[in-house]
Amino acid sequence: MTIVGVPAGWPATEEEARTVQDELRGRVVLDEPGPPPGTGLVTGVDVAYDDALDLVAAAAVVLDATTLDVVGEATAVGRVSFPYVPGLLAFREIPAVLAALDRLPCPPGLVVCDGYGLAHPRRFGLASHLGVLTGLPTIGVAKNPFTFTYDDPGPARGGSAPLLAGAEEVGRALRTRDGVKPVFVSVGHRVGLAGAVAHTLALTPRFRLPETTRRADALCRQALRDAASFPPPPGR
DNA sequence: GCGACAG
DNA sequence: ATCTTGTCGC
Repeated sequence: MTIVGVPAGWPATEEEARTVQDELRGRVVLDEPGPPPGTGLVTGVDVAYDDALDLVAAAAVVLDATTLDVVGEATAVGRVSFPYVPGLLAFREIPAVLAALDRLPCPPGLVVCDGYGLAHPRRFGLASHLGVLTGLPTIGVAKNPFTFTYDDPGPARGGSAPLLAGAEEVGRALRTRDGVKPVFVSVGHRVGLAGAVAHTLALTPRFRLPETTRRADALCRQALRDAASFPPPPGR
């Protein structure tokens, strides 16, 4: 089993990381509607950690957007590349995610991230960062409102309300199931907010979280368990 | 200055 | 994210 390394030149400090975000932010494409929901391929990516072993495991699971059947998947295990710092999550997750995406047997199509895109202190969250680095259309679907505010959406599935940074709408609080806590959707790269919301609804026929995220979450946890119990543990 | 803060 | 038992419900 291979342990992927941290990319050369990867930021080592918070200051460097913020500078990278400020430099890449301008490359986000916001004028494309994105692929039509319910067609083609949709890929979920997620990451799991074992801080004690300094391990990170990423998974990418490709679904047929129409049937939500799994049509391809891949994982990658690596060393933790950055500490968790609110606003700098991408530097912790992206190296392993890129490795997993590289190992996919088919093109990913739209990529759904567990976190934020434009809804970010510098408008460059994980989903936007991954989109700029890969050129793929991406969206972010987060479980928490982070530092943003919102009015409670209507109680039925499909209900939504603006996710606000002050007066600026950076995403949408979206109810994906009747009566359950909303998820927080934001644009990543090459997809509009309306498209991001439509994709999220198409991916939640049964559960609060997108099927993509659920599949990727289960797979990266499994990959982490496998890695943690593998004979040649982490060397130095 | 202090607390909050995607995963 | 992760640490964790039982428990209520489909």
